[in-house]
Amino acid sequence: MSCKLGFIFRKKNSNILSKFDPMNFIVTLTLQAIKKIYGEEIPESTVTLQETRKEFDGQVTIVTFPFTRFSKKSPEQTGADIGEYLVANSVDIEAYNVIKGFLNISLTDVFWLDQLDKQILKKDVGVLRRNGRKVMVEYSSPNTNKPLHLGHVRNNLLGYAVAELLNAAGYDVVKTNLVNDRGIHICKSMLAWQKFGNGETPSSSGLKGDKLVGNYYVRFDQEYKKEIASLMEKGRSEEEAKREAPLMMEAQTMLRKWEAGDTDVIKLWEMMNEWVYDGFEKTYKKMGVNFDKIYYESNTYLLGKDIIEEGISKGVFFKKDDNSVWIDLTGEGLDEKLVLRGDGTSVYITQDLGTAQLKYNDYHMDNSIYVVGNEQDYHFKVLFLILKKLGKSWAEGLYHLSYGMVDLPSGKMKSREGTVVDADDLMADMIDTARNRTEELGKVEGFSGPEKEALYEMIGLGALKYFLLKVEPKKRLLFDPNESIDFQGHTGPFIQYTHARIKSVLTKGGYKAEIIKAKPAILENTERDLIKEIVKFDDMVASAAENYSPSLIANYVYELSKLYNKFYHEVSIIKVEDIQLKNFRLNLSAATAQVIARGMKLLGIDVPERM
RNA sequence: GCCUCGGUAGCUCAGUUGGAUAGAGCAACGGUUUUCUAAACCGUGGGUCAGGGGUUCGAAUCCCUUCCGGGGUACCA
Repeated sequence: MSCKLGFIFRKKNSNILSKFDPMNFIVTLTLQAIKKIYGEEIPESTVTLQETRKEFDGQVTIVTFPFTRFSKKSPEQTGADIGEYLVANSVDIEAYNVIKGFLNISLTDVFWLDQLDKQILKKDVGVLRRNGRKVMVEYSSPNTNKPLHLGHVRNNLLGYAVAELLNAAGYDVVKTNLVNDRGIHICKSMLAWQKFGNGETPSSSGLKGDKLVGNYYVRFDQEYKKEIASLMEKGRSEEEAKREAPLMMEAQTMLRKWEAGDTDVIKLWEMMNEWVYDGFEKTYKKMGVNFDKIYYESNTYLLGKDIIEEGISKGVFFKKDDNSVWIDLTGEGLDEKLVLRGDGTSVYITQDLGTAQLKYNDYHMDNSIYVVGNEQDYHFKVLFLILKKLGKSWAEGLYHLSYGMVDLPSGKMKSREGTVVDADDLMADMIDTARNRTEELGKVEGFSGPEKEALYEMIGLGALKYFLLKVEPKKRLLFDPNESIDFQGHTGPFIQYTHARIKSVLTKGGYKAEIIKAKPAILENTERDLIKEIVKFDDMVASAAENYSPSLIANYVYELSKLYNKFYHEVSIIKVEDIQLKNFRLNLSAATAQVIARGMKLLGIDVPERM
């Protein structure tokens, strides 16, 4: 086990300023000890601290193997030497024991109680010092031809949580969404609606706008396939049929008209996009995500040509005979890459180059995070490399937060095969499940109607969000629609339940935030374990932000909840006679609740007062 | 082919400046409630950390290699 102490994750040269490292004095003292005893000066990084494993005495362990090189003694003796020194030179360290190359040290209960006071019983847990830096997080970035699905849900939750984390870690954060609202795929739904829609609108059909438009995208594909089939019957090859199908040719005509600014096409496009935006807005709202700035590709797709010129004049790009523009990245182990078509029109990377510049001009941010699936790893590698070659100083701050696809047991989600897990449906299902479970358990006596609904939503979405966020971003995620997401064990509802449980104890115990002076003489193990965990929180926030990894927070909050439940089970809180002890335990409970709530908030998950 | 990311218990996952006997949850089995919320707690069983080699006092973790899976390698986005 031995989960490492939070601060060990910290990278050097970090931009994130933690308020303090509660264990850092141990490292300092150890360095002193080594200098004194062995006359050796060693870098801080050679002192490894880890949490003491449960089966041994102590809370913090120093690994002493590396010191034997110059101590010229056995690991046991080396540990004992240092242990003696630590106990003698710190009032906070009361004992040590040595097992092989591991020096386990016990900190005093007074120390732990101080830590609790210092770090937790204040308003701003998990809020690190402002670092004066600005970061942009782009996420979601949907196409306007179909509704959001489970893959988008992962993207949205990740992007939102990372933005929250960076904000907590001291950055100024700008959340952006780059909407892909143009192109051939959009024309397909437009055309299908025009041909087969009979004027259907969201209000006439009662359909959510994005769903309605999505239906026509599917319809296009169906009709298109029919045309292909009949052309092939007439003896065309598959490729010819695909190219010559009237629908496809019409869609391409429509795209050209759109680019030419044809009034009717633009009107249709605007109308249908509005429908989609209305739909997306509802989904985003339910999901609890939002943006500070929305970019539309219809406004940015022509950008980037200036950069192409710049690149040519700087000799970074070169032109081929057909006028197409390329960059040679073979020196970097990549390929030659097209950056502008021969006819002068943009490709994906052209507009991304332009958009990157636009974003920078707009915000002058120090860092810019793109939350985009790992299928685009190569694209972003190339994009960033090009910007660096162009000498853009800000290119160093770009980062592709690549995450794994969400797969079904049957493999990839495919809209054509109807295996897509729709975001709205999924959220609604989760809320239903929460409703059923909660009512079965009889947990909502005394709740008003709206309170119940709010609770079901909180739990259902909590389960879903936690399920998606607890997994490390870059790993692919398996989702089985037939197996509902759990509400027990390592889940969002478990953590929410723990929070509600604490709130209930606090209420029944008459807890008031002021009574913080009470302290027991001796801590129970469960109490010390809990304090130890709570004290790590700020460092966990720093690490999670640094690694763009909400899963670190998700797993931390789970660990904390488990420890609380153990504590809750093993000791009485409001029923102890000793008023001091009772108050202390209430404080500890309140502190735990505060960290749970704050940690979950960073993940975009709300926690209830009762459940 | 080449590039890239994964492979840890039956299933889903933790474990990353290399450290002790690799941990949780689910599923299975057994126990805990006249006492602060049992969506909880405690216990049992379950592992060739994909295979092999190397570096090291020490490897799930670093290096090499093989196998398996995902993704990319478009004048699509």
